[in-house]
Amino acid sequence: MWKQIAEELATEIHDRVYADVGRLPSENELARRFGVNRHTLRQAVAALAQQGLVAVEQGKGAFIQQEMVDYALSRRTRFSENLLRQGLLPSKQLLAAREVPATERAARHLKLRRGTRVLLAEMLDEANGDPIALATAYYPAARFAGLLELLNRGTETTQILKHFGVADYLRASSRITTQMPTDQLAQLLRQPKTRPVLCVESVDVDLEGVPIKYGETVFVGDRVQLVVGSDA
Amino acid sequence: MWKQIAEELATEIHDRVYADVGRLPSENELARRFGVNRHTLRQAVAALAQQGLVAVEQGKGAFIQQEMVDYALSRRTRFSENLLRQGLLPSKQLLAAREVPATERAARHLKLRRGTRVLLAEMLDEANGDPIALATAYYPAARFAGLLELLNRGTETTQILKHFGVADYLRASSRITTQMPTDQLAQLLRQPKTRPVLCVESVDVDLEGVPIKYGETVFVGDRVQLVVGSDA
DNA sequence: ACTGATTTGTGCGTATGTATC
DNA sequence: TGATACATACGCACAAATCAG
Repeated sequence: MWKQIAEELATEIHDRVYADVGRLPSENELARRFGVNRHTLRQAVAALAQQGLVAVEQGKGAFIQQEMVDYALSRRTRFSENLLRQGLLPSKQLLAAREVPATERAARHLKLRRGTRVLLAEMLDEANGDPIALATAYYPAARFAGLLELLNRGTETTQILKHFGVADYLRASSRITTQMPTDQLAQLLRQPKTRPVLCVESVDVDLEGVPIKYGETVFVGDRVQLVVGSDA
Repeated sequence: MWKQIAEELATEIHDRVYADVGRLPSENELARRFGVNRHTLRQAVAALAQQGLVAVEQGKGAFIQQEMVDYALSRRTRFSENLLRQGLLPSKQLLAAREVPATERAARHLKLRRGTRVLLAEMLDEANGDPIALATAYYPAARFAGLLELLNRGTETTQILKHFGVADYLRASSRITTQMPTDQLAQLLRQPKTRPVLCVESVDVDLEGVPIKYGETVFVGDRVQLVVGSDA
């Protein structure tokens, strides 16, 4: 019962139903609306607080904590710029960096033969310290020998690419799908297993149009909104 | 147990792991891989067949049924063109058409005062007869008086807009999020309640940049892939 | 046209955990 | 606490369809 209510409220928060008021209706109101006892409703709200969706303050109410990150998918998609534009502090954690044979998909998008060596980098992207995405990137090993070393030292991606003679790069294409997270992924992204994630498959190319990076990024569905053509 | 296996296989199918071979590995192989009895695995596969993800044929195997629809989000986003380009037959069902006061969000995106009358049209979009999206569109009532009448007669959207002097229109912006479907929505889209949907909030403008349509579209997450910048 | 290997379909028996009364 | 019913998982065996040689 309370789980259903929590799910429904989570959906409404995600849909920004309470975005303008900034807080949930009172517990009594909500209890009446769902036709349950206030105790039952409190359990639902407690679950939301646990997930970090709301913060309850005694005598005041349950305040919406969700801060939707707008992630712009443009031809010049850059993680840090995207966040700074919204006044969010970007940070990254390098989870893995190693050389592996290319997966079928990575090879196809990088226009390599299957099994060619590629550099794999797995990063946890954060905004104000909260995880927002798990990004897996594949670079052709031949062209970017030594890239992993620089990554380990914490160098900025754009800087690293400049070091390899890539002055600028563009997003050639993005494919967007949705999935339920694996248990492990949900834990990593610090999100409930019952909420979906947004998956983006992307290909970045240099100014000559040669693919330099194939990426698979998984965004926290509840905190991220992908924006295309934000001229508005 | 078998539900977990079904979920995992569904995810893999969605991730196009078996897209090239077109069928699942044999029951014996999968049973070995998951460390379960073949009966248990068969139950998982039966669930997938129930959902329409695979079709099992005796003596042959379990064949992937998923036909991923690539839905291009470009500046000239058109439903029919999008499908025809992939050799799919587009069709639509008009579910609702009425005049209502604008919701807060519709008003904001159409640059109207809150509560202004707008025309609401709800369409079920299909590809080869299978539902792929539920599209809700809002048009300013003042500019498009009589639009609902034309919609009821089954006129093409582009044709209708031409009738109102809109020779061409462009997609100004799209915001992409993900959600779990409500029971009702899942039934309408003929998809399991356990699988997420892709939500797109869009604004179309005429050639002068004036908003003519605000749309909220919900895509079947398992059958649709949104593609941005498909130069590849 | 036949053979043997592979793959799905089916039946029966057994054991276990869970929900209900 | 025990009895009953139900769903689930395992093991084994065999039938039926398919395919390559």
